[in-house]
Amino acid sequence: MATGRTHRPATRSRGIPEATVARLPLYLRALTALSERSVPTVSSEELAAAAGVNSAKLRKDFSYLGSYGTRGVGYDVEYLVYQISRELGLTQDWPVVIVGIGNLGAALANYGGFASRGFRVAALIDADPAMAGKPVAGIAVQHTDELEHIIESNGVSIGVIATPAGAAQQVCERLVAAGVTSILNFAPTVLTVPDGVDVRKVDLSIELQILAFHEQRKAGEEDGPDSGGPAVAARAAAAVADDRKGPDGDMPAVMPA
Amino acid sequence: MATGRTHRPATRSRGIPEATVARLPLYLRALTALSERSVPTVSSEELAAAAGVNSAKLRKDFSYLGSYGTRGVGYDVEYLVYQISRELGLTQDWPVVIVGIGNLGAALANYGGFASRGFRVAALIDADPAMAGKPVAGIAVQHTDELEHIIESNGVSIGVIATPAGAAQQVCERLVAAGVTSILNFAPTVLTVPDGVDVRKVDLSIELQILAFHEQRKAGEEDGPDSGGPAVAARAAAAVADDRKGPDGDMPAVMPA
DNA sequence: CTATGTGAACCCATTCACAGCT
DNA sequence: AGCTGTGAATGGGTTCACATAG
Repeated sequence: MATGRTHRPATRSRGIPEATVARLPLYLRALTALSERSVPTVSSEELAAAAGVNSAKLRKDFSYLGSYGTRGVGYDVEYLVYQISRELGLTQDWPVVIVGIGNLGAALANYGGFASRGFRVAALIDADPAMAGKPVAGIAVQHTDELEHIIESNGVSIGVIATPAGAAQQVCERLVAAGVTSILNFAPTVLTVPDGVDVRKVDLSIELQILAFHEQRKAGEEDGPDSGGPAVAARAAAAVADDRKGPDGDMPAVMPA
Repeated sequence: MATGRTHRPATRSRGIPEATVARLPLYLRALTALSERSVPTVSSEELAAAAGVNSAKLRKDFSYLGSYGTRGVGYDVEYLVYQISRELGLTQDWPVVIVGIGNLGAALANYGGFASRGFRVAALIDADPAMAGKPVAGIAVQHTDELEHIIESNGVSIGVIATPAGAAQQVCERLVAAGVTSILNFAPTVLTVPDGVDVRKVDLSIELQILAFHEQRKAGEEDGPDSGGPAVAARAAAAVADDRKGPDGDMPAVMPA
C-alpha cells in the first residue's frame, strides 16, 4: 500500500484531538448553511464566526485533517463539507434505535437533525405493551421483547437511551449484548459498560445547573469579591462556630459528625 | 500580584475551575441518591464510582470548595449535598421559561429533573396561536406576544430555547432585552448575545456525530492504521491526482478551485 | 498583499504520590 | 491505619505570531 508514512510521531495523521472532533459537527453545520446559500468559499475568519469559535482554533483544527485551504483565499465550502463528513463517518448511513418512547424519545424520533446527517431511525422501542404498534414520527413502536432481534437484523451499532433512570442500565446491557457499541444516554444515571463501548451522555438538568451557578455569581459579584449576597451575616457567625475552611455559608439543619 | 496582564488573574478563592463546575451536578446527583438511601457518609472512592469519575479528580474538585471531608472517614452526605447545592445556586428557586413548545419543548416541560433541582417552569411560550391556552405538563401555553410581560413580572433570568433554528436568534434577542441573562439553547444554531449573557447549547445531533466518528474508527482499525474501508482504491488514485495533504480520501464530484 | 498552516508559548485540567489529620 | 487534601508533575488544548504559499 502506498503509505509513505511508516514511522511517525504516531500522534499524527489519524490521531485527531478529542476537542477537535467535538467541534467538527459545528463546522459542518455552518458549512452546510453556506452551501445551501451557494457560497463557494469562506475564510477561516468568516467560518469561525458562523460556528461560534475563534479563527486560530478553527485553522488548528483543520490542520489535523490536512491542508484543505488555499492561502490568500480560504476554504472551498463543498470540498470541506465532504472532507468533514467523511472524517466524521457521515458518508455512510448509521441505523440507530431509540429506546424509551416517552416525551423525550418521541421528540428525538421527530428530530430532523438526525436524518439530515446520515442517521436513520431503524426502530423505536418501548417497554409499555400499550405503546406497541403505535406510530411515532411515522414509525411503529416495537416492544422491548424485540430488542435483540431488531439490533441484530438491522446491524445497529448505535443506540439512544431515553428511558427513565431506573431502566437505563438494564436496557444498556441488553443493547451491548446484542451488538451495540455506541450509546447516547439521556437518562440521568451513570452507565457501566464493557471496554470498547462508547457512551456519551446528555443531561438536560445538568446544563441548567451550570447556568444557575454562573447566574448566581453574576448577582453576587456586583460589589466586590467577598460580598456574599443575602447570607453574609450568617456566614460570619458560622465561620466562628465551625472550623471548616469552606469559603462561605453555613447549613440550616444538618451538621457533619 | 498583577503580572501586567490585561485581564484578571482569575485564580482566586472564588474562582472554581469551569471543568469542576460542570461536574458538581454529577456529584450532586450521586449524593442525592445516597441521601435517599440514608447513607450517612461516603469515601471519595465510593462517591467517585457512583458519579463516574476517578477519586483523585473528585477530591481535587472538592478542594476548590473547601475542606468538607473528614480524614480517615470520608464525606458527610447531607452536608455535602447542601454545600454543593449552595455553590451551584440551587438553594434558591430559579424561575425559567421555555420558548417553543414542540415535541422537545413539551418533553422539557415534563422533565422531572428540573423541578427537583430548584428550577420552576414559570411559563411555556409558543408562537403558534393555536397552542395558546393548551395545557402542557399542567401549564397553559402562552403566546409569544406575552414574552416580555412574563419575563418581567416573574423576574425570570434563565430562558430555554426549543424553537426551530430559524426563530432562535430573534427569540434570544427578545429574551435578553426583557432581562434574561442565561440561555439554554436547543436550537441547532449559534446565538449571538451581548457581553454578560451566558449561553449553553445542547445539540442532539452533534452528540450522535461524535459517536459516529468513534464508531467508524473502531470498524476501520481492525486491520492496521491505514486500511481505509470501502474507498481504499479510490484514495490511492486521488493521492496522485491531487496534491493536497489530507490523510485519506477523495471527493465524488466537486473539486476546489 | 492576503489568509492559511504551524511551531512555540501559554494556560487549564488531570493525574500522581504523599504529607497531614482523625 | 485510613482517607482526605494538595503541591508537583504531566498532558492537552488554546492562543500567539509569523513563515509560507498563492
